[in-house]
Amino acid sequence: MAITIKDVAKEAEVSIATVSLVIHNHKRISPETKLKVNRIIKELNYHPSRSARGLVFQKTGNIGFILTEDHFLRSEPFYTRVFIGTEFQARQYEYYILFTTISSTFQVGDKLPRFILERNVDGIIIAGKVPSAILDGLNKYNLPIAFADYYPPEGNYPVVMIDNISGGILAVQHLIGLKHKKIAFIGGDIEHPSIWDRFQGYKSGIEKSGIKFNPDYCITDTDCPNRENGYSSAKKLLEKSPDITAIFACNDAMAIGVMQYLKEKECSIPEDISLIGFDDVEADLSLDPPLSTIGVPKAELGIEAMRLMSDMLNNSITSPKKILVPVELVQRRSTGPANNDHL
Amino acid sequence: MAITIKDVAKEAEVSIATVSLVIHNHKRISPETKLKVNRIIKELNYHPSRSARGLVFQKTGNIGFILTEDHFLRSEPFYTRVFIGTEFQARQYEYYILFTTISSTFQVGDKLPRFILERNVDGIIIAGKVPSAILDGLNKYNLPIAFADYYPPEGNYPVVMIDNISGGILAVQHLIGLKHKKIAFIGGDIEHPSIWDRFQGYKSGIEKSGIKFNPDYCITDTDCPNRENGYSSAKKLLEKSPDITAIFACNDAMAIGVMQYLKEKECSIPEDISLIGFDDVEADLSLDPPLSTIGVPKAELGIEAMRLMSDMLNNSITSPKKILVPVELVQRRSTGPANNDHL
DNA sequence: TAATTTTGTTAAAACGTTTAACTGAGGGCT
DNA sequence: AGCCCTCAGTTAAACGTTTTAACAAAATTA
Repeated sequence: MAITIKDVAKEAEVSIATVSLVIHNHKRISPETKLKVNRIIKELNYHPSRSARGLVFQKTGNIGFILTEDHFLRSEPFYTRVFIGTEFQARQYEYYILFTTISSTFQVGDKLPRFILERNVDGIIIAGKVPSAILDGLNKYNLPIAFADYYPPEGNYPVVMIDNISGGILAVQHLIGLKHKKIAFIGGDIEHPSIWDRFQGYKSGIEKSGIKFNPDYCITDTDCPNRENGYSSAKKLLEKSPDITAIFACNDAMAIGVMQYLKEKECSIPEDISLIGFDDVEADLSLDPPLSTIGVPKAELGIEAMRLMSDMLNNSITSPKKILVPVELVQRRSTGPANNDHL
Repeated sequence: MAITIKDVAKEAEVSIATVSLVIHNHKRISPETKLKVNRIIKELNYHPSRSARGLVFQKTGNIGFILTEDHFLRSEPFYTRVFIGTEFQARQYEYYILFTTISSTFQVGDKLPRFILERNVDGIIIAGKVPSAILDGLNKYNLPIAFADYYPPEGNYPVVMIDNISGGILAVQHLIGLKHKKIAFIGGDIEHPSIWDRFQGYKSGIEKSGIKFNPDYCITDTDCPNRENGYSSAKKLLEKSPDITAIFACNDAMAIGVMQYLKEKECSIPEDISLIGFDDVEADLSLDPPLSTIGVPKAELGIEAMRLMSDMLNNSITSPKKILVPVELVQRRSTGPANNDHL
């Protein structure tokens, strides 16, 4: 049905070997033949079949992209953006992405993604936290693996991370620049490396400015860092420390919950309390007031991960690189000058 | 490197043909052989290679998913959700999705997605409006094509659409149920089939209730139906018809713009004016008040498109089906009882 | 002119799988 | 015994491509 190398060969009155050599720009092909064959190729609109090439080269031209189900299904499209970045960069490198999810309760012995078993990928990009059991499974296939926004506790892999510590520092420095001194931190899932780092950034940011760290200003737990948790944490915080003038929430989802609580308490933002989040999600703009936050380049995470992958595949195998993608302050209207001076 | 059928054959002391026949559950294999081979397969963790199978069957096990760049890049992840649905359903059918974007200014003669040229897909799903030039290109490859949320003006394809007309009716009936009588419609890109249908639903909804259609209550143009357009359309509307008590915006993006304008005018929602959108985007929940809207099952669009594709591939080729996925009223706090009765 | 090198092309094997056609062994029938 | 089945498994060709070794012809050298 489809045009094959045979059709081209017949039409150009040469062997299929010659056609193949022309395609690969082999030196020992006469200019006339090259011209003629190339003409026919264009005429017939011939393109070599992926499957056939895959067989010969033992390369598929595909990269597997793995996400856990709960990351995939959650409404905020953070990892979708990462995927978008990966896909974009893959296209530049002439790769295709095969996407799949795995259960977040993956156990040793569970079935690996089909694209691995069928050898349908040349490498794997993993975005977000995954159960370590899957890594044991993957390692048997010694495919190159790169991580985005997660760093497995064991093993030494190339990885792309958000510069969470700098982000934390940036957030509190912004608040300090507005003369805030009593700055609170709210964070769920505090043991997650990214959130932990934001917390570290918070601490180091305030201490750098000579403000003493006050544990009463910090509400942290290991629950999911979502809106509900933000709401209840804000409640706890204000009951314990009603004197704070600014809140840094570990992500925007929690910040939105905080905002909801503050509104109900008729506490106006930013006049009474300034609020800053982290992530720069879509919803921030629709809030009233729009939420100041730390913007993270989500697509960039995916792009860089794919770059790392490409490096590995063209085995310019240096040691596994770690890349930190920079964050930026996104100043909107939920942060303003402190009014604690006159107290 | 990887385990092949040969390794299994050698280990089981049979020919590779036998192994293959065991895998395909061929009748003429003795139970003992079947058992033995299956044991070895499990032992070696053998899985047939996609590439090799693809060559033989002339099937890749991949489906191409095409989106225009601007649909892909826009911040509201509508089509991303459609993709998610497709991917989910594809996994059920043991397909993989190859994703790509095309330029929204695709011209006849432009290069088609690589997965088509390289015959790396068995079928194509197209989401959202695409330039018709690409269809001319695609048709040469006679691959099965299914559409989601767009219906090309020419040709007869299986397609999945949102039930926009019912959605429009649903929205105005909700408002009418709240005793509203002066109900406005705001819509950009009014010639887009989906938006046009919502407008038709609006008209038929109010006329069904015996309310006369009033063109002064309708602000429509062909600009992009986004927040800015919503803002300016709301302005136009209220300058022309300040007596309206409810607004149905053709989508949530415009509704958010409308809300912004109303707030600036110190017009309270829903006490002074009720507002309902269409789409149920993420941001709706973060608005103050949260936006009532018509919810559309985005993933469902993708799921159904993949179902159609699967039907075509297993050539249970009935005539090209059209599927309408149902919408639902999502009642939040931006709509309330009309207070026009006492005027 | 003969020997050698260079140049351009091709035949054939290989990649991993499927499957139609085939082979032999063991019955069961005349 | 001779014939024909059936059963269980194998051989070999095919899918579309790449690539190496082989080859023929042309060009160069001696």
